[in-house]
Amino acid sequence: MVQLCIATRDGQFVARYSEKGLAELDFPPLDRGRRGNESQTSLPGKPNEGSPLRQPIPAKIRDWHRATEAALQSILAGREPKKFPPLDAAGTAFQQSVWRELRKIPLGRTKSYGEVARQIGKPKAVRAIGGACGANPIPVLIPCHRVLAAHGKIGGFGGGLDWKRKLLGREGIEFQT
DNA sequence: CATCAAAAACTCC
DNA sequence: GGAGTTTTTGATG
Repeated sequence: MVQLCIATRDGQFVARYSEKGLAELDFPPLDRGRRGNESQTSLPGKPNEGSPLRQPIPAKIRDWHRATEAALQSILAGREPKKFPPLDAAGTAFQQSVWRELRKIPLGRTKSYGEVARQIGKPKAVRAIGGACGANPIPVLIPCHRVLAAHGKIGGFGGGLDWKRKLLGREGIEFQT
């Protein structure tokens, strides 16, 4: 499992890769009220030079990482990425089907928990859908933030509602309070 | 290991 | 406001 960082204007994300693809993506801490990063400033230049970080990054992971970084930056800027890295999100069969469904939501569009529930053939599992979304290890690329509660209500968000509001705003999506 | 109980990013009446 | 559904997770025997 390899871990790499992605610096964006919204902070530093952390991406983790398995042998099969991107496995996890973490939000940087979002402290509201303050603009931009603060103590996050890792020294630019060569990362991890001199630190006990063994095992060089395989070439294929560097490729994936480039794709991840570009895709992430695109979405944060409100543009549909042209390319995605292979995803290797681990989860139950139910969760995988939910995540598959989420990836079909185009940027700038939304879907309700109820709609997702119907589309995976379990119309009454709306509540469980919420759970699956919360378990999503790769936010942003798997657009769990594009799932709203019924009537365009914001619903909840694992990484903090501020992130959800921000992401939706970047995509030009309107929602209720 | 099999079971049970509780909680959850929901919906609908 | 409250009950109904499904899935996951952690405790219990």
